[in-house]
Amino acid sequence: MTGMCPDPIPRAELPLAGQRRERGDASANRERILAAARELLATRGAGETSMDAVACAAGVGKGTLFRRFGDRAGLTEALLDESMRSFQDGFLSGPPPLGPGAPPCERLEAFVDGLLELLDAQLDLAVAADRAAVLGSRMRIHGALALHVRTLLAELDPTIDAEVVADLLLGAISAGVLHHLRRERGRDLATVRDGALALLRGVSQPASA
Amino acid sequence: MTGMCPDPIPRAELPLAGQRRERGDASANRERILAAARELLATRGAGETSMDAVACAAGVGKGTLFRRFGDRAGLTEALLDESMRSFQDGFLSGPPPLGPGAPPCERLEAFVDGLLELLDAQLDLAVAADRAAVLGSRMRIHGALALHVRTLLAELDPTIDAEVVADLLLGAISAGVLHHLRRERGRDLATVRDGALALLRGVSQPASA
DNA sequence: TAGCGATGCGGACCGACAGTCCGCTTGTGC
DNA sequence: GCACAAGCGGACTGTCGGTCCGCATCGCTA
Repeated sequence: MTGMCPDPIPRAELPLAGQRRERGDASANRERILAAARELLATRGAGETSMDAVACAAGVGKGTLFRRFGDRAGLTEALLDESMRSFQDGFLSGPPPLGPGAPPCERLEAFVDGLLELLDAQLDLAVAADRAAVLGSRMRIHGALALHVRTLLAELDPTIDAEVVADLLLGAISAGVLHHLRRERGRDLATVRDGALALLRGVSQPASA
Repeated sequence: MTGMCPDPIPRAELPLAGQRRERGDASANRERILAAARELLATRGAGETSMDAVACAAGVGKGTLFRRFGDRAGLTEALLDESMRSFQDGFLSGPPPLGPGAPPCERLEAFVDGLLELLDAQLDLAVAADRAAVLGSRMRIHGALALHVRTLLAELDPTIDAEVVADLLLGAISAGVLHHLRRERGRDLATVRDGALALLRGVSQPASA
């Protein structure tokens, strides 16, 4: 079932599709931009980092920045891409309990655990990506995650509406909520995880009714 | 327990505190601004409505707009205020099952139900308010809701971390998620409510372990 | 009713920022 | 070494949130 989508997260980059090859200086610049953006995003906060600042810190012109990544959302997306892809590899084809092989219930718990860790490790970035992703577009990453959760939920309990519950669950485990709990409430990650797993109980233990 | 906070949502307005009284023209303008904002927000979408447009549509200058509401977040907050206050009255002192008197489990379900309806009835506005509320500030409304959920959860199951779970739950039942499910996925409100209640099962039925 | 201070108004103005454009530079294949 | 495409940079534009301050209006008092 999960095999049906070998790469549900397409490359997070611009039209570049189907061209000769990337020029040497171009790829160097891309790295510089990504590094600078990551740095700025971590240092200052999310909404405190302008595209100008990124370009400047990377030592390139704004034209280069926008040529590469299209817009703000494209940039943050590209930044998340690497870790997201490896997480995706993990739940699509890695070892259990995250990957195939374990029962859906355990896979779901491992997924929640992994996602929380992923978000927490780059919270500001994740928040920025969330805010930049305009409603109704740029849902590539969310889509891949939701598809997986939906699949597991459906296996777990065919009576619930897996699509709806998957989106609700991902809403609970979102960058914004995690940011609030960690940075403003000062809770530690394990506490949040316990809470999330408690929430999961409702759907992972097929209705006792 | 709920009696300890007769009005956890303070007036959503500016310093105006402790002054003679509001001048007649001022209050008329305030109404005009709120009406215009509500109208524009419903017609065009969330992020498609500039403050200039609101001022213009209301037939007042920008100065008047900002004097009243401080900033964009203040305006959306004021718009949500009325319905939020009545919802709050409902769960603080209204009739069961939403108000005091019913068992926590049922109150929680009624709360989820009511909140979903409230958000759905003014989705664009709620989304706008969410986006405008900068991280770490303007959490007045969220705070009041979270406090209530936290209280109910604590009564329901003292072993869980009520604060964390309350925030997770409110993250799941947020304007953004609801907007996605309703407008992009086309699910109807009842379906979403069923999903939310399914999610609730995990915490409303004290651990079977 | 006239006068007068306080309250509120309006819209010109400002700074910041996302995103575009185009002439120039530089890398690459021949 | 040449030619040309690919890529670069940063000036430029349009928009928007928010501020400021001189002027109008309100409503109280006499």
